[in-house]
Amino acid sequence: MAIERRTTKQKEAIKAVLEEQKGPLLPDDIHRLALRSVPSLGIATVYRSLKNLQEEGLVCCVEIPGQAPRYERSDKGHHHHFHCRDCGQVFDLQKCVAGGLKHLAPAGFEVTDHEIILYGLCKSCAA
Amino acid sequence: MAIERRTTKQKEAIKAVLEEQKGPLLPDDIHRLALRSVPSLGIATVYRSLKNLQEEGLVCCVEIPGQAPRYERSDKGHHHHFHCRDCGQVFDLQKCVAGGLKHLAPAGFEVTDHEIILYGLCKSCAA
DNA sequence: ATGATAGTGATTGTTTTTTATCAATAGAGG
DNA sequence: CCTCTATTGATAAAAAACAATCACTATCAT
Repeated sequence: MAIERRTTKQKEAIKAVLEEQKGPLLPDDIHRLALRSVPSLGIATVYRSLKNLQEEGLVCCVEIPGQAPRYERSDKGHHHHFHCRDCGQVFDLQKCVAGGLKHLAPAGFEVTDHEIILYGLCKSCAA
Repeated sequence: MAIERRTTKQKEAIKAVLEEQKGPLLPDDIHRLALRSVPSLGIATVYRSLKNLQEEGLVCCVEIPGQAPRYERSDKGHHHHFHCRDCGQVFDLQKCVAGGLKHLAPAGFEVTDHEIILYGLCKSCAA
C-alpha cells in the first residue's frame, strides 16, 4: 500500500508560499518565506516537501543555467522565464514563440520540447 | 607585468580538440579526446586551460539546465543549442528567432540577452 | 484519548564538479 | 647548455546541493 500522507502545518506553509508566488523560488527562499508561518521549519523539510510535491505533480522544477534549481506550481501552463541580471529574481513570461522554434533544428532532428530564457533587467531594476 | 604565457603541448591539444568540435563539450570529453595527443594529460590541466581560454576570450561556457557546463570556441557567432534526450550530446543550431523574443517580456522589462534550448532526439537517435 | 507511525529538524554523509597544493617537469631567453 | 619559473599531474580538499540518519514529535483512525 502507498504511504499514508499526513497534513502538517509545515507542508501547508510551503504549499502556501508556492501558491502566492508569481515566479519560481529557490529552496532557500521558500524556507525563508515559510519560516514566517512555521518558525521551527527546517531546510530538510523544505527539500522533502518539494520532492513530494513534485511526485504528486503539483510542483515543477525550473532551472536557469548556472544556477540552483527553482520551484514553482505546475498549474501555470506552458511558459518561460526572465532572469534579472541585477536582482537575480526570476519572472514568468506569459507568451511563447513555440511555433517558430521547430524549424531551428537541422533536418532529421526531432524536437519534443524547448526552453527559452530571457536575460536583462526587470521593471524595478531598469527604472 | 602580466604572467608570461608558455606554449605547451597540453594547451595546444586542448585547443585543437575544441577547434575541430562542432558542439560544446564537457571537461571530461575534452580530457578524453586530448589524451590521444598527450597521454599524460591530467584533468586539472583541462580545467586550468579552459579557465585561461575563457579569460582570453577564445572559449565560452554553454550551460544546459541541470547539467555540467560545456565549453566551445567563442568564434562561432550567435547561436543556440539542441540537447538530445537519448545520447545526451549537445548540437549547435545555426538559426535564431531573436527578433520575435523581445516582445515576450512584460512592459518595463529590458531584454539584453536570451537563451534558447531545444530538446528531443538528434538525427542518429531519431533514426 | 491513544497508539501506531508519518513527519520533523539538526546534523552528518554523499555525490559531483571544480579548485588548491606541491613536488617535479619542461618552455624559452640568454 | 643553463637557469628561471610557468606549467604540469596526482591528489586532497573545497563547494554546492541534496539525501540519509535518528531521536523526537504530531497526526489521525480507532
